[in-house]
Amino acid sequence: MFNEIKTHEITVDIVILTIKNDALNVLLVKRNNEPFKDKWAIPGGYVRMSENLDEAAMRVLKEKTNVENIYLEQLYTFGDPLRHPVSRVITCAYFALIRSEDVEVVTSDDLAWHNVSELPPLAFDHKEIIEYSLKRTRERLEMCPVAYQLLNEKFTLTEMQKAYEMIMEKKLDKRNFRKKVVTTEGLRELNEFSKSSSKRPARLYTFDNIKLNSKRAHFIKKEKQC
Amino acid sequence: MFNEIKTHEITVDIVILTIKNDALNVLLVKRNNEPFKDKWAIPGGYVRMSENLDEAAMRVLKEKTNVENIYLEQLYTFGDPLRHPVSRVITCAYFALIRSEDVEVVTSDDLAWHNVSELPPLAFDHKEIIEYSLKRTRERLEMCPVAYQLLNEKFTLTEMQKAYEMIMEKKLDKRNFRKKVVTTEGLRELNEFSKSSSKRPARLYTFDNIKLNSKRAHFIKKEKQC
DNA sequence: AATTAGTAATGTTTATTATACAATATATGT
DNA sequence: ACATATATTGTATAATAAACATTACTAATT
Repeated sequence: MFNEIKTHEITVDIVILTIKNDALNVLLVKRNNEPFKDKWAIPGGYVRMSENLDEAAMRVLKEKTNVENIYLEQLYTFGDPLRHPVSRVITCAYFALIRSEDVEVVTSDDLAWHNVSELPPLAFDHKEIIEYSLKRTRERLEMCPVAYQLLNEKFTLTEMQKAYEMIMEKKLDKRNFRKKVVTTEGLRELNEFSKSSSKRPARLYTFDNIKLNSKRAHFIKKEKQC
Repeated sequence: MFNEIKTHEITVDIVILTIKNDALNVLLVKRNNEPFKDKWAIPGGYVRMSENLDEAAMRVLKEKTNVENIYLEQLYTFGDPLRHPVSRVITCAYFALIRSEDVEVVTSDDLAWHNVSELPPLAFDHKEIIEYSLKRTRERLEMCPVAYQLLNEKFTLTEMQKAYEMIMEKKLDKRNFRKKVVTTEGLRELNEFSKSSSKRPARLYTFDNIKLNSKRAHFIKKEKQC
């Protein structure tokens, strides 16, 4: 019984989300060991004795993407005895939202972004973990504009709306979206305009430093679900 | 390094909430071993190899209260290296809402209900865990009438309002509360009345079986916070 | 210089929901 | 019958959400 307790292993796994190619993407690594050799998985690692769970998650995140100081939130702890086919591994899952302009990921055959709606077969219960992270991201967006964590520092309202639509998986009305967005605390209008498009340039906006967990207008209408 | 990993221990700890004496109460056990001998703690136990985290939490809950099939939700996983003064124990915290009429707790010097606003000194980080469970309960209440999990099977609207006020820690308007409550899916008016009071009896209501996570009107106005 | 094309920007009306607020009804005990 | 304590009910106003189409601007083309 005592030995039994001692054989649990605990890991952190991180769903790292960003916007790329007009879609939500998740960073996956290809496993080069059994079990699930050659299957894709979300990045993870063992929790070290000296670090807490947040620190372990941040360490793994930095190892993979070289970013720090981004939105990182504990998601859920998955502990099914059969989730790992060999040993008993309990994983504390996190999810991170990062700006594609901040990422320094050297992608390769073993590390790549995948569109969340076109996922390859995944190791362990990682499909479930990713799906839950998308649900949680939607819930967060209902409360506050976390989407700005995915947008570049300067962005147009159209880009912002697209990010919302991607996450919420529904179309939003442009006028109502803009009406709401301008009442959002922290959003600042810049005297700069987008250049890339060959059509009418759009005004750029930025978010002033928002303390997450600070008072915020809630944003996209909450689904009436429980 | 490999040994290091193997020395984590993982437990579940459960914040068990109920309404007693017109207040929210949490079930605490007095520790009879070091560390924190003679301090109060929330019930918990090691996760067994054969069970998942939910099952471990349900087992601990049943051991302490002899109730099953109640509202039980994973809260958060606490893994600070210093939360346990001796070894490295990561705990997956749950919270449970139970009806006082369903409880069969034999309270004693070592097992007792405590008003959440008058907590004794607690072992480990259990104070933080309880506070977080109260926050989560409020969040749940903003989405759906989980408070009925705390109410007896048949209850008056006044009792329901008091439960809400206790959890939300604010006064609610009686007329607005009732207007809202009657639009709540699942609430059923009974042709029975309370007897205990020596004044005008109040109509009793009940909740028809609600699937949690089913479609529900959200209920108490969400605080505009993030 | 005028035209075209593509995206950006904007306002009003209606419906729904939330809030504020006080008088009447009913059972019990005296 | 009267006093008392609690239960029950409605309306007016404010705030928020939702539905909906046209004009403005710039760059590229002719």
